[in-house]
Amino acid sequence: MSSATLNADTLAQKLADSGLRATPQREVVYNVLIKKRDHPTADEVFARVKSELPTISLATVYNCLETLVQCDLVRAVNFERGPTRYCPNLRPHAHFHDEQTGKTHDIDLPPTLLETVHSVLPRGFDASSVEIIFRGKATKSAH
Amino acid sequence: MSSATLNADTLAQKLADSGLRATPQREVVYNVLIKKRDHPTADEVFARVKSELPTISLATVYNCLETLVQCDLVRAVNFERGPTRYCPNLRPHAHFHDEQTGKTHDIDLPPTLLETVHSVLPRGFDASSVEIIFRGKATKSAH
DNA sequence: TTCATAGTTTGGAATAGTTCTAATTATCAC
DNA sequence: GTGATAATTAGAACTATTCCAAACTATGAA
Repeated sequence: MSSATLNADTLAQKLADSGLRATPQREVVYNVLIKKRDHPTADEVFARVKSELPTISLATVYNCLETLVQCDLVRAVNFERGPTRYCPNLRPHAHFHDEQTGKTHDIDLPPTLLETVHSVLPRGFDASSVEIIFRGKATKSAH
Repeated sequence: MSSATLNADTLAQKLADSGLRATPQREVVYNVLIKKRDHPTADEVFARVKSELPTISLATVYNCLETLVQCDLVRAVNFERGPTRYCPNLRPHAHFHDEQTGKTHDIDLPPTLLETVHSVLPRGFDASSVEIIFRGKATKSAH
C-alpha cells in the first residue's frame, strides 16, 4: 500500500468518523500539506492545489483546511500577525520560527517535556493542549 | 512616588533609550495597559484611551502599541486568528487561554522552566525567545 | 525668541486575510 | 433514479491592520 493510499485511507476514515465526506478537494488539500510540510498559508495551499484542481476556489481551500483541523488531521498555527499556517505533523512538537528566513521548523519534543510544562499550571487551570513557539535563528546546519 | 509616576518615569526612560519621545498618547496607552491587564486588543485599548484623550485616532493607538513593543515595555500576543492582544507583563510567563470565556490568564513560570524548554532544541537552533500557550478551561477557583 | 528639522499624530484610503451568502453541484441512502 | 443532505463555488462583505500625506509639535541651534 502506497503512502498516498495510506494517507487517503486515513483521511477518509477520519472524515467518516466525523460524519463528513471524502471529497476530491479535501483529499488534494490534505495531500498538498503532507507532500511539502513547510507550514503553508491558505493562499499557498490554494496555489499548490490549483495545479491538480484548477477550478477549486479559495473559499473551498479555507473550508477544507477548517475541516481537516476539526478532524484533528492538521493543526492551524498562528504565531504572529499574518495568515494562519497549516501543519500536518500530529506528533507532539514545538515550532521554531526563524526570524531571518521566516521559515518555520518542527521541533520534536521528548515525551516528558509536555508533562513538565503542564506541571507549572496552578490549581484551577485545566489545559487540554499546550503550544510552544521558539523564535530565533537557525544555522545552516539545522537544514 | 506614586505608581503612576513610576510608570511614567519608566516609560519616559525606556523611550528615551530608543531615541523616542514620551508623548501624552504613548503615556495614556501605556497606562491603560498597566491599569487593566486583561490582554486587550488595539480596539479595546482605543476605547479605553478615548475617555482620557477623546481625539486620539486608532492609527495612533496602533503606532503607540507598536512603539511600546519595540521598547520592550509590552508584549504583543497572537495565539489565534483574530486581533493581536497586548500584555504589559514583562516577567517570564506563559499564557492560558480559557476556551469557554475567551479570557487569557498569565501563568508565572519557575525560573528553570524556560531553560528546560530551551534544552530540547537540537544543535543549530538558537532561540532568542520562547512562548508557551495553554488552552483549556479554568475553574472559578482560578479567579 | 525664532527658525529649521525631525518626530508624531491624524483621518482616511488601501490592503490582507478570512468569513459569509446564495446559488449550484455532487453524493449518499433509499 | 429520486430526494435529502452535504459540499463547492464566486463574489461580496467584513475585520484587522498598515499606509499615506498633511498638519502639528517638540527640540536644539543660532
